[in-house]
Amino acid sequence: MEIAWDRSGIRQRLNKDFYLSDDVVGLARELLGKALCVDLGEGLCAGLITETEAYAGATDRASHAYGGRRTERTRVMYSAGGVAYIYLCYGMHSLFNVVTGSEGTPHAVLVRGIWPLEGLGLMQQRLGRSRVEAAHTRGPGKLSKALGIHHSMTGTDLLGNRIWIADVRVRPPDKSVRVTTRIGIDYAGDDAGRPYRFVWDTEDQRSFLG
DNA sequence: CGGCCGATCCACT
DNA sequence: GTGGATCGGCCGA
Repeated sequence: MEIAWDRSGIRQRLNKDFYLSDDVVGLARELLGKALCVDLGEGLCAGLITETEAYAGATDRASHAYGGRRTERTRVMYSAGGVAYIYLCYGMHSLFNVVTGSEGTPHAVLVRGIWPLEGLGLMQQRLGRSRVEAAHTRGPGKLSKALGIHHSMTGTDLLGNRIWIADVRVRPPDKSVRVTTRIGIDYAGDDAGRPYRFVWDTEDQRSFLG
């Protein structure tokens, strides 16, 4: 089955204006189907974003910036939208977030899964597998490993030439998107119950993409 | 400076 | 479904 995505769009970065929206939950939804692209000099790797979570900055107890907290780690979250916030989780996983909103507003979207599109050979190599499938790039730690994203890259400009997000004319229909609570944030009190996670249904991905 | 623990993953049962 | 791996950020002393 032919994969229905527009390969010619892969170098066309999303505009700065896209990232500057203060509607971080809306952006988390809009990022589904966009292509997360990485080129570290070894070749282009890209995957369609299939799962996201919104972190609503200073008012969200699940956010690292809750209460307006500024530390060396969270400093980048206060940038104007369009840079990467990447941090180390559990001592071994680099988790990739898109900083969004206007400057001073520490909103971010965690990318939790991708559908592998480009650079499959490189992903295989990084993952130590003989072939790569969607299951191997679903999970925030796994997708970073596949794409070569490391927490030392936090602050990377998403309009630059190392990490960017492209519109490749894919948009999962609402009926294929499940909206749920976020994962692993039980400590966040009432905010743990907010519907801030967006998941492109796995079966629907298959029927849409092959 | 010490201790706790996390926006996870995998192997094993 | 449980536990171990593994380490930087954060907070309190």
